Amino acid sequence: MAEQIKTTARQLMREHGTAGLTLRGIARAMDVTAPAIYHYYASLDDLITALIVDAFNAVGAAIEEAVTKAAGVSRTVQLFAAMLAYRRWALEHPFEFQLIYGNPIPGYVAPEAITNPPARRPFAEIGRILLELAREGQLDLQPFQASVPPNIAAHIEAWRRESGYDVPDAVLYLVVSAWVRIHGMVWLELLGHLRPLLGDADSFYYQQAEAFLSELGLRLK
Amino acid sequence: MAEQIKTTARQLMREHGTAGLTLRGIARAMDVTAPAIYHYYASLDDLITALIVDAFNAVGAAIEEAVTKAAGVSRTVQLFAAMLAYRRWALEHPFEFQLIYGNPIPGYVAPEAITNPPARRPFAEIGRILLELAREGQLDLQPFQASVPPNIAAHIEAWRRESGYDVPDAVLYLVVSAWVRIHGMVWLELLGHLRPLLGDADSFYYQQAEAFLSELGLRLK
DNA sequence: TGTACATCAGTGAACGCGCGTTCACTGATGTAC
DNA sequence: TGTACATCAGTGAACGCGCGTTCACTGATGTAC
Repeated sequence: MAEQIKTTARQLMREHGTAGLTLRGIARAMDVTAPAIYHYYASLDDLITALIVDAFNAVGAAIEEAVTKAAGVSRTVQLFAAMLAYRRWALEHPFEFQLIYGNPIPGYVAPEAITNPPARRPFAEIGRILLELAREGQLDLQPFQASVPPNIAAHIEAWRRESGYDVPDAVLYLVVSAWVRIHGMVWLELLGHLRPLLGDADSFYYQQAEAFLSELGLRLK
Repeated sequence: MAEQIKTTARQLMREHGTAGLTLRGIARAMDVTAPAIYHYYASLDDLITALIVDAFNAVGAAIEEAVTKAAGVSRTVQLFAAMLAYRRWALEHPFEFQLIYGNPIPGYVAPEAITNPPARRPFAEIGRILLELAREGQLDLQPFQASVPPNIAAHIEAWRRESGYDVPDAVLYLVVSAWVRIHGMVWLELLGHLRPLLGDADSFYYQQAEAFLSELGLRLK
């Protein structure tokens, strides 16, 4: 069962990190010989790719779900929920998170055609919320539009044409701004660099996320 | 020569990532047999520890040097320079950066007593600048002091007693805030996640760093 | 209902490889008399 | 100046290990007549 192989692989990563991803290790854990795996995946790299795609989709789904749950409250709360969901997923799946955002696996190169679309889901979702906020007049994109450096604006223009996504510069720029801020906290927390300094990373995270929202002129309550 | 072993190790990391760190590989690259390395390091883990300490010291030194260079200009520029130096060092030494801030190396556990002091250098330096800014009246710590969540303040209090560093809550809090923001950008840029979206990460980084300064009420010019 | 056959998940042995670490050793260098 | 010795960086063989991948195969299951 291809699905069970992936489950076992994730289990092994939980114990030995991303380096614990070995065909033989998985086979051993499944009480099966290593060649048996080849009936389901052509190679270890194929299996890794499948795990990466799953992981990207899982972050995306987690964010989308959190946003849906907050649908009744307010758009700003949706945005906040999306930011929290990113962190929560990372903390709940630390090794899958390392798999997609951490050190590259030696010798493995991701087939970007397969790997890119699911990787974009989280941004698409956050971008969508920002767009709605702007459309509803809660978020004024104007000042951010003005602060996008010209060379980046040019790149975004090219990216827009190539990718088919049609979002204003300011939205993409804000998505990336949100991402780097969220990601910095999550990554450092995940590897244990934050807790010794702060003790409680939760309230730090909330506060930082809220600070970001208020830079956008959004209020949670 | 112990120093040459480390140099070779760094060279190999540049080619094969942190996973390229193998005793035999280093020996091979040095045209020497593997056991010869044991005259200089008791084990591979010891060598890794030495590399980690070096790397932390190098980031620290890079930041301190950048700050010193900007001494004549202004404290704010010094802070800005420190943030840029972190990124520059990371981009110039991507694998050493991964070594200290990336996925843990399987099977390796850092001896924290050895590894922690150099790891603190960058924060100490940034904290020092913030303190000076506050002392000179350019930075008002009051509002930030108020925004430190109480449970974090309690933790910092304990940390202060234990570590001997005597800094106000707000300073430590701001140091960590700066760090997560810088780090998020650097890490994502390093692994190639930013460039496809933005094209030019330079101006993004400058802008974000400057935005952080202005949240502190500091102006570059 | 019973036989012949195809399918195919999984086996077991083998391939060549690289790894960290140990061990007894060699052989050049420098020091002491 | 010449000899005996100690030091010690580096060698070569070996240990036990794990890895991805290949190959011909077994043996249970299901299908067709």
